Amino acid sequence: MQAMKILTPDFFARPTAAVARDLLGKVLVRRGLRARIVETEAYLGARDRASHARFGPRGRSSVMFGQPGRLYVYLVYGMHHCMNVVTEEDGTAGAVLLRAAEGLDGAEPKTLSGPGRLCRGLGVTRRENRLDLTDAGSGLFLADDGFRPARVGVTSRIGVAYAGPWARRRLRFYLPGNPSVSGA
DNA sequence: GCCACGATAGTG
DNA sequence: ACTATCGTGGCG
Repeated sequence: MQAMKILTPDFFARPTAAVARDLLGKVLVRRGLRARIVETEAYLGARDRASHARFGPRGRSSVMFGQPGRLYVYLVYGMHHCMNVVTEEDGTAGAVLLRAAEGLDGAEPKTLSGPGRLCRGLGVTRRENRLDLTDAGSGLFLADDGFRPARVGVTSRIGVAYAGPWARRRLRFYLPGNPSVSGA
């Protein structure tokens, strides 16, 4: 294991699917807690019928159209939070949903499986919406510790059956065999 | 205003 | 498979 290098804006200012794939194995750092990302999903711009950005640069998803490397947090089903990382250049919509991670601080890896449980485990709520993940002083940032996935699994996204043809797009990325990857 | 519906998770 | 629970977006 080598030194942690914080991810900079240029990492996020790229096509969303590439960022989603490259976030696998990166480390979320939250108040000294560390968790390795094992599952992500890419949500594209206005034409992606599964993306909140389909409503345009208004309302809760306006952050998706802004600066790369910001956090987008929203509430689903009235009770669970979901955290996303904003991608693409400022002015272009895109975000990566973080769906699962494993905590690295205990003797055993702590499972944070599913977007709701990941947010719960890290204490992330809408208070953290729009937080700058590229600022180490933010209380939440992303780092590269040198980990490189041997393999990456790709499937369609979870829970977007309503999105017509976009439901079938292969925009979910995960580390095959990792026990913290969410089943459903 | 009002209403339908989730980028989920826990229980039966 | 059922449902808790509430913010958002669509519509009028």
